[in-house]
Formats: sequence, structure tokens, C-alpha cells
Amino acid sequence: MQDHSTHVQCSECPIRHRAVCAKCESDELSRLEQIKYYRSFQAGQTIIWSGDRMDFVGSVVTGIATLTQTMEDGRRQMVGLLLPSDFVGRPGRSVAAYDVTATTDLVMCCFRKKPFEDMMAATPHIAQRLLEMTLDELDAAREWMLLLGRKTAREKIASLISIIARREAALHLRKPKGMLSVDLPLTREEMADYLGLTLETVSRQISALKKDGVIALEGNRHVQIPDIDRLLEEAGDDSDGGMLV
Amino acid sequence: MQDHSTHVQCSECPIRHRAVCAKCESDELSRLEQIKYYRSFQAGQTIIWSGDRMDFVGSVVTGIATLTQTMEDGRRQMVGLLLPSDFVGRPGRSVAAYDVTATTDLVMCCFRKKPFEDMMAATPHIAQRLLEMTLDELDAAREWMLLLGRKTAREKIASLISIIARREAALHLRKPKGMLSVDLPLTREEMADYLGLTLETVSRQISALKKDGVIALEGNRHVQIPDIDRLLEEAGDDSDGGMLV
DNA sequence: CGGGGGGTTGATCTCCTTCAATCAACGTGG
DNA sequence: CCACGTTGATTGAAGGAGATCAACCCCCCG
Repeated sequence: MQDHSTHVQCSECPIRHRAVCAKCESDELSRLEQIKYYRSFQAGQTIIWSGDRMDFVGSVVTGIATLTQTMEDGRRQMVGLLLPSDFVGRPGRSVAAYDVTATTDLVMCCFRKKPFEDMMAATPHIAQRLLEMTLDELDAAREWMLLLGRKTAREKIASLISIIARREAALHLRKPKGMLSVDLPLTREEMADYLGLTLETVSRQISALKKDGVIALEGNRHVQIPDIDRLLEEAGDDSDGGMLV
Repeated sequence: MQDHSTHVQCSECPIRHRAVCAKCESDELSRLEQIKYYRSFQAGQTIIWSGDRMDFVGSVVTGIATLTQTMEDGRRQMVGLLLPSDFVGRPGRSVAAYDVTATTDLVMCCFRKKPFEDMMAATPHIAQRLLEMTLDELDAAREWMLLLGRKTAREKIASLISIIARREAALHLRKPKGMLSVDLPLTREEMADYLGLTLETVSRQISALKKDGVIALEGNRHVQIPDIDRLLEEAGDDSDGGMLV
């Protein structure tokens, strides 16, 4: 279920330069090292339920998690996609506002809330980085508002694929070499929850983009992108949107 | 056009206890006092265009502004509604990401970006408050994602009215006494841009809510709410959502 | 009195949802 | 090895919520 055994050195950590600890000096890092602990979750496992008491915060180290909201009648909207280095939890809040679910096997680097908040008060570098990350998330949320409010189903799918491509590229710092390709970390239903669509519409639009040669599929999850500019055009973004090129 | 003349004492400021300066001690406040300046804008005036260089940040003191994104073909989505005490601009970013527009006559308390960033580095209270405010905005944005992605037109209208009522109540700290009533600070078209609808649909749904007795109209802008619980129910929110009651 | 901005209402259309059938991949147990 | 159930995905047909196009109203102001 959970694995508290592994304990990686912060200096070896794959998300060292992007996570909430990115700005920390080595002495600050060693203090964090002392209070951190790892937790593992299986694909499909719920990490926290909305409304639950939440006594920790943490960073996604490997794997992918989602933030979702659910209405009483079951309508669901995903409000965040958490990739490695993303932060979970809110300092100063004791109750979770969203469901957090692991969509793949997941490892998180956690801190109990109280020690982390104390550390934050004493370590401006952490608060600074957290502010940066929160502002980035706010930008992403606002970009998503445009998508949800105004884009067509086809544009939504194209946007989702290009955003995943962009984030993956940013994470691995690898230049798009030859044909770009991405793994969709979500099922059709999860995509639908993210995009404010039904799973059937997601499936239809993916098929349509494939038929029109905008993407190619290899299995259900793996997408190849012969022409990234074409995809961005289909997404309806301003041409420069991605800084991927 | 712009009025740089007035200069209110921070201690007298109506947004003193909610804005980015809320946590400042009196000595910190007097340093802010020295670098602040006021700017006034007329209703309808654009404060900043997306993509423009932006060399200041600031707080809305009085009036209402909006943040909007526009696609190449003209589709518009509002991504933020700025009420008094809300913060405009992003430290560490020199180019505006959204159009900012005054929808009413507006007064802002501004700081040139560089001095403000310096001040932020030296004054944890400011960065702390800004982090709090940004996290609140992120929550609001995520609530809006649920609205845009999953709510019906009727639910969207009911949600908008209840959110404005909630924010107005929070600002004036007045208990809902007798019949609740709010002024809509937006035209039908602006509401449509906020809700991801057309102005015609907004108009129709407002009429429908009126016909069903959920709201009463007095003129086009003034809304009376005979039963706030009924409105919240129409909004599709979890019953406790507003903490207004 | 004319004109324009904001708002309402009506008729039609369309894109997406809904409901449903089918399929492919996979594991399980007889 | 094959019948069976399950899960995720695709495809089809029908219906509906909201968009689109258009007419009209109200009120203020020059």
C-alpha cells in the first residue's frame, strides 16, 4: 500500500530543480531532508478525498495525479493535472478542497503540515518558490478557463495533446527531435472530465484528428505528432503559444 | 484621464485589511506609502492590453475591473473579476498576460514593479499575503472551471449572482439583513464572457429565474434575492458552499 | 426627433450529449 | 484452449441545450 522505506538524497532527486525546494541552498535542503518522507500510491488509488482532514503537503516525484471536483449529481470536472514536481496541498488550510487521485503509480515526497509551515516561515526561498509555482498554476487554470468556456470539442482535444507535449518537453528538457510523440496519461473518460466533454465526444474527436492526419495513434495511449504547428493551429491558440518550437 | 493627485493615508485606506499590504506593520506600511501612487480610470477604459509591457503592479481600491483573454477570431473569455483589494500584475513578469479593463470608474493603488519587488524581497509580510491571495484566486479559478465545464446555463447564472453576493458580503462585512440584494457590475455581454455563454442565453436565463421567483429584478442591474438557499440550490453548489448563511 | 447602446424575445440550426450497440484486449477458471 | 466477464474504446442514431440570426423595445442623450 504505502512504502516508507526508500529515502533518496535530495541532491539526487529528479525534481530537485523544479519542485518547491528548487531555490533552497544546501543547508536548507538538509533541513528539509530531515523532515521529508516518501509515500507511494498505486494507479487508481485516491490520495485524498475532498473535505478530508489533510495533515501533510508534498510534491509529486514520479507518476501523475489529478485534482477533481464532483457535483452532488455526479458531474465531474478535473481542475488540475499534477506532473512530477507539482505541489499538493495548501499551507494554512487543514481540509482538502479537491479529490486527489493517482492515475499512474505515484511517489510523493511529503512533509507533515506543521513542520513544513514552520520551515516556510523561516526559509524565504521556499515561500518564494511556492509563490512562483502558484502563479504558474493560476496562469494554467486561466488558460483552461478559455478552453472550457470557448473552445470547440476538436480544439479542446488538440489543446490537451499540445499541452501534455509541452509539459513533457519542459520536464525532460529534450528538444523535439524528429517526430514528436507523447503518451496520454489519461483514459478517455479522464480526458473528458478534464475537457468538460463526454467520453464519446473525446473518442470521436480523436478519431477525427487522426483521420485528418493531425495526429497518428499507436495503441490507445500513444500519440504521434507529425506537425506540431498544425496541431497548435487546430488548438486555436495564438501561434506562439507554446514556446515549444 | 488619470488622476495622480489624491493621496490617501494607508491607515485610512478602505482596503487596508484585505489587500496585499494587509499583514504589514506600521513601519512597513510607511515604506509602502512612500512608493505608492494612485491612478484613476474611467468606466470602459482598458488598463493594460495583453502582451503589453507592464512596469507596475497594484491593488484595486474602488471600482471593478476584469481580466479577459481573446482568441484570434474574437471569441472572448473572462478569466478574472477584480473587486476592491484584488491585486493586478505579477511580480517577476514584465509582460501582461491578459487584457485588464475597468468596467466601472476605478481607482488603483500602484507601485512601480522594481521598487515593489525589492520591497517584497525585504518584507516577508507582503510575500506571505500575496501567496495567500494567489492561492485564493487559484481556488476561485478552479471553482470557475467546474462552472464552465459542467454547469448548465441556468446554473451558471445562479452561480454568478451568488458569487457576487458572497464577495460583496465579505467586503462590506455586513450580515445579510432582510432581503439580500446585489448590483450586477457587468453588462449582459460581460456576464456572457464570464460564463462562457452568449448574451442572448444570459438574458433568457435571467428572465427564467425571474419568472420562477428565484430572483427579482429592479431595473436591469439590480437583483433581489428573496431566498438565498433557493439560489444556491439553483447554482448546483454543495449546500454549504457559500458560508454566506 | 433621430440615433445608438443595452436588453429582450423569437425562429432556426448545429454541435454536443445521451442512449445504445459493438469491438478489442485481457485475465480467469473450467 | 476456449467460453465468459470485464474494462476501455469506438461508432451509430436520436434528441436537446445553447448558438446564431434577426426583429424589436426601452431609455438616455445629443
